[in-house]
Amino acid sequence: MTTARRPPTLEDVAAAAGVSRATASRVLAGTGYAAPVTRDRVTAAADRLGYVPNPAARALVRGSGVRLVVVVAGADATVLDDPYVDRVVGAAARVCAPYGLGVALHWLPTREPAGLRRLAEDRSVGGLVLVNTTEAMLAAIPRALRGRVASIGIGSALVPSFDVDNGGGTAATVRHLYATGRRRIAMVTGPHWLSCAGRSVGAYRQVMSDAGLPVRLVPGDFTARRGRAAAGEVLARWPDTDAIVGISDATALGVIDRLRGAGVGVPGDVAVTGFDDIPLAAMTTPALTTATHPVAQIATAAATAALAGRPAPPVTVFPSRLVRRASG
Amino acid sequence: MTTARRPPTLEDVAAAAGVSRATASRVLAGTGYAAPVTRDRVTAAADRLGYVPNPAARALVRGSGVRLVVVVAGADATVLDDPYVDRVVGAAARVCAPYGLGVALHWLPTREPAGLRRLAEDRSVGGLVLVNTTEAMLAAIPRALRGRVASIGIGSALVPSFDVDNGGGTAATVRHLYATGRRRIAMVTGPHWLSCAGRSVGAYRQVMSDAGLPVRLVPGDFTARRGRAAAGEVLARWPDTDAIVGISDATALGVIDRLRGAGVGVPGDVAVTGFDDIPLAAMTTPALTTATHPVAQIATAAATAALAGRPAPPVTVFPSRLVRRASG
DNA sequence: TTGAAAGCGCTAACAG
DNA sequence: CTGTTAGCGCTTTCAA
Repeated sequence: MTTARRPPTLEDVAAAAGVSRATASRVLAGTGYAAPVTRDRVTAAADRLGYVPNPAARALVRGSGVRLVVVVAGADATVLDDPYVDRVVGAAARVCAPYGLGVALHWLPTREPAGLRRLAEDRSVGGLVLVNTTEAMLAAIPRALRGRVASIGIGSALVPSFDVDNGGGTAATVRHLYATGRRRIAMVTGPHWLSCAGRSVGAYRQVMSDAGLPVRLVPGDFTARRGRAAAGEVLARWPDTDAIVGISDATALGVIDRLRGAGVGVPGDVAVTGFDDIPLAAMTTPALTTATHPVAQIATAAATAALAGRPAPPVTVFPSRLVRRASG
Repeated sequence: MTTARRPPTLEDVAAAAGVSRATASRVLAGTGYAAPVTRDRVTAAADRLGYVPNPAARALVRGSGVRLVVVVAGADATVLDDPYVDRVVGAAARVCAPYGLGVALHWLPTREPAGLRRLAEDRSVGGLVLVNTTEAMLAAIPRALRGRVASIGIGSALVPSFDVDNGGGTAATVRHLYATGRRRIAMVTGPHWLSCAGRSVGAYRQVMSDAGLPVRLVPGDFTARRGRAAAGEVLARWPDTDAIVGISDATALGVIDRLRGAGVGVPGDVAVTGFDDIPLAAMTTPALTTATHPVAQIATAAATAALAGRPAPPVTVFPSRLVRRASG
């Protein structure tokens, strides 16, 4: 039985290849000159020894950081409970793995965006991905982080933005409802402080006003629970409503549940639409009409940008496609 | 405008407090002796300077690693697409954050569990959380990792196991179906190579045999898609089936969808149950009867154990509770 | 094209 | 109780 050897270091590889540590480093890090022969010898040695570089050491000397922090703004820590956050973190973790990096998840109290400073001071932070971004957060980004921050939501001159075209998706949805004969269309919105959700509301307003129809808005918060309550309010305030646009699929599902409880037929009496196209949207009864939201794609792009270091395009918009199903 | 000062290091704090770096380290790392006065001076200085320790440097000198790797075994990389994986990663990321650590996500080909070695060689890996664990993986764990690995699924003498009591949850579900008059109960299972899914099947078999009822098994894979197809097979092979137990909620939803397509009433003609109690289970029509699966709790416990370093209890089972709703 | 040497920021003996 | 002294594993000038 072989003695429990410690994992090989660059030193070991260098020795095995008969070169200096510096040379081995150049070859393996792919930086700087190296004679082809040397290069081969080093690579071979590394391979034979099963050498795996230590990202911590590398990060230390380069000051490049060793983890990507996903920062979610919200009133309280329960914002982290949203499955959406898990999807972002999961995608980010996949991006990080090959770099030898990891992902951490932090809640940032909406009221104290300055908490970002602490993260910026942490030399182990290689990049930041902002979720539920607000103007205040953008303003609080220390310039030291320039080029290592990406936002899923609104951005700024210093922070590239990655987001779904929820305005387009919502517009398509509302137009579809109009095209299928609905005229008294209400909407359950997202939290008012979230600008990106505002784009959906804006699109709804626009389409409605273009069609000369009245605007009917009820505040929501992306959850099914709130969707249920909101549906009740819609029913109470505008009993003749014939369609409800949900800001999210969860919202829509809550709406449908409440409607059903009230004996209202979906889509017979009231059409209901969502936004996100979660996997289960196709499985519910009635199957949900909704618009796509490529969360994993967006998170992957944002994480990649935050890690890249070089400037990304200021705004990247991912298209949202209407998915017609049975609910509306 | 202040010049862009670099983040303060331990050296700065020590200087500001008028002590040596070693002393400052002892105080801030909370290890070793320190006079109360000194302690206060150091803490104050650190606070004033906004000192944040560099986890990378700390990990380097301690050899403790800087990230927790979630390893998911599967035939191909698409296993990472399961929302379940995102939930595990999200929970792990929350556990890691306060330690200054991050989470990375890796796919491990089922056929080459030896890939774990590479991860073990990586000094930046602080711990491993295994998902979809197989016996082969357990056997491939290098002893160097002892105490820094946790498994969500089956475990071994060296690897503590964290899992839901899916046997108990499934048994409760099947008994419930029996109690409500169902007698020809089929089950859509998980992949055969996954031992933990086997516990559910075992429980089903047990209850059925105790009741003197015939066993009707169709293989599945946790997905709704496969659930749909499986439901078709059940209908074809045993047309008199009056209940179908799904290995997961997604499976059950697929089953229901297929049944509905075939004009079979749920739960009128056939009762359908799931497992997981995903948030949407309460929102579907009919609302899904299922058993709870505290994924976040389990992942949190596993991640904590993998990071703790000290031995954890070999097996931790999280209870699964039957949730009676409309589908069965 | 390569090697020697100097750290990155921190902790851990070991003296004092 | 505190300071001194060595590094952890890697990259990066600077000479050779």
